[in-house]
Amino acid sequence: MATIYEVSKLAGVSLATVSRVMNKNAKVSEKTTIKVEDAMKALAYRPNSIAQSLASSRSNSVGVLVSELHGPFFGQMMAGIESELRAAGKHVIITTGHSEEDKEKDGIEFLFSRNCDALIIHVEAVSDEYLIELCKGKVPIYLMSRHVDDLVDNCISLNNELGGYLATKALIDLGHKDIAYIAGPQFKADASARLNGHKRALAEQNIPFYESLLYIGDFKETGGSEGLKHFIDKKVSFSAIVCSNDEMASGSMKYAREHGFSLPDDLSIMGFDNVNFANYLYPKLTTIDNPVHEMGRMSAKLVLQNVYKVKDLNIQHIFSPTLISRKSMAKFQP
Amino acid sequence: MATIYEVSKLAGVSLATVSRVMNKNAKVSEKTTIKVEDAMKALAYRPNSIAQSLASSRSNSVGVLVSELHGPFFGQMMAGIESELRAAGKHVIITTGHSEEDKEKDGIEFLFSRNCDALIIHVEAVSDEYLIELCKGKVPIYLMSRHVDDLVDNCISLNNELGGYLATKALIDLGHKDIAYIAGPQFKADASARLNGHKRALAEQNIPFYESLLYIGDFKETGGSEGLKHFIDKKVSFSAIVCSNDEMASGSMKYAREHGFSLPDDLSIMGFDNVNFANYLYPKLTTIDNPVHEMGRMSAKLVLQNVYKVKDLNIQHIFSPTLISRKSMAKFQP
DNA sequence: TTGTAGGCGTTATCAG
DNA sequence: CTGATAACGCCTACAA
Repeated sequence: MATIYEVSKLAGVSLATVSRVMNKNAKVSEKTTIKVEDAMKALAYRPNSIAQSLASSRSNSVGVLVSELHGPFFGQMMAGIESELRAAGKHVIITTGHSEEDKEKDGIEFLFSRNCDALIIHVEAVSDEYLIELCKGKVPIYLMSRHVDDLVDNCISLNNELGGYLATKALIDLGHKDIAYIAGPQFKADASARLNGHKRALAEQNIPFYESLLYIGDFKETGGSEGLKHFIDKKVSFSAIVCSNDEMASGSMKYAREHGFSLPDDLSIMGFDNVNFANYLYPKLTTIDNPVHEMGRMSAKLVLQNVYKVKDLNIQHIFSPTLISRKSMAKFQP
Repeated sequence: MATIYEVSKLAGVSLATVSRVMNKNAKVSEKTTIKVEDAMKALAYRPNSIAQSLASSRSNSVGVLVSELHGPFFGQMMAGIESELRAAGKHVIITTGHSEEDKEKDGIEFLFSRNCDALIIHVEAVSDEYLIELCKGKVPIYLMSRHVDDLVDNCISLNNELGGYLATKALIDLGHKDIAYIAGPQFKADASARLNGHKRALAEQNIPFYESLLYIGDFKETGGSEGLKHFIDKKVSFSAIVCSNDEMASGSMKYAREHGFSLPDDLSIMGFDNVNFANYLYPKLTTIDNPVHEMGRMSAKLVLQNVYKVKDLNIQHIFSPTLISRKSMAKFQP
């Protein structure tokens, strides 16, 4: 591989000049520019990005930490991040945290050790305090799908409260009043915000909120089936159920079908997230769209703007969920 | 950030010695080892991986090219690769090729420019010849889920023919004889191998293969629905259908249900790949497991062995698919 | 076993 | 506008 030195020799100029034409950051006469460019072509010169990094203390890489590499949610997110960054010539180092505190911290450490220029992280287990401390460090950190009050400028998040509101509102609009709710683990900010939205929608229509119609699930399929079972066992009456993510909705659907419900007539089911398989469920799941892909792109833009000084990027920190109407809900019939 | 130089001063030894205890590649007396380690701790020293790379011409990074970042298939694959490599302290740079020749080549170029020690690529659009040429270069290349005869040692692939065989065999075992087949694009080696397996299973039981029971789809949901429509329109008779991937199986299921079939009694459906949503379909899809996660791990091991000289790794180049029985098939009833 | 010194390929600061 | 030259932080013969 040719080096900058050989290029300079062939072009009859100094190292510095070659560097200048590469980086276009200083005036070089047109004549020498051409000489240098010819020499680069002749030698099929490719800059060594590692040497560049060492000299400039810029790795042009951004670290990404997600909970899992598989799963529809993170796939969309990474796709958004990668496409945006790659287009800017930056590369992405991806690793996982598995939603466990130790592993998340470990992953962040790992990315630090790789000299990333910035980190985009989606963490669930780690505390707000830890993150606040983390952001005081030298490497800029951006939080995906998490809102920390003291760190608003570094956050890209979804208005989960609004999502929760929309979900329940859609059911109310169909005439439902007895609406069961399967929430996610309440220590997760997303989960509790969604529940708050649910309560607001009820309150707005003067429908009381009953604890007996609330079940705290685990955001997994089993949480959905167990939740529905719980309500049935308790003999509470309800005509609709909102599950605070699609996984749980699928669990509820399965359980409902196995126990003789005809969907959606006997029971209306609402999901949340609009993951890929929501469209494959039967009946197709009505849900709340979580624009993770867009949010991924946005986090990348945030990095581009703040770290790589790209101008004129339109930054948006908070995203709004939208209702995706499909086939899993029916009008309330007394 | 402390450098090796400061560590050496504090420990009262030379640079070289510090380097040696870091890399454990030369004898250092226990006494000095301890001195150095203490100094490293005291200074919270972290080696600068970029400087290491420049000096050793090893980046400890491996480039991964997949078609898409989202989608169940690639998620599993990347998860396998990343976990294995991360455990070995290597990191993964991921980019995408979108199944288009130009973009795939571009992605590979991009990874080269990042000084990866090796590449693991899943390419679909690029030719065998191109790959053969590519493998002559300096950077070792490994192919995921693709078999090129001249490159066997660099390939990790699935025995697709066997998968196709197993799929059809399972249906035959249930008494079916008129088995329709929706294949994938035949320029894809996977797709044609699967079809060959189908034919072998038929031949083995002296069941003739009819062109009228073959439809070439696109490996997407629409291919499945269009395929089924095609067979129905042609008024050929069949009691079962094998779709050469799960996407198409879901399309067929949807179309079948919308056209009055009761599943699985009126029509048995078989998929291929066992992607995540296969389990969410209704009825749950019987399919052929494609162990992508394991294959991902294996490709990482291959890199570990060949590039990073890790010993005693059990390398397996060809993986066998297995039948996953669920609820989408029924016994043939005349 | 330990130290010395010359790179690795660029960038960036000064002069000129 | 251009050219020397000193970093950047570490690895690795070669010596001692």
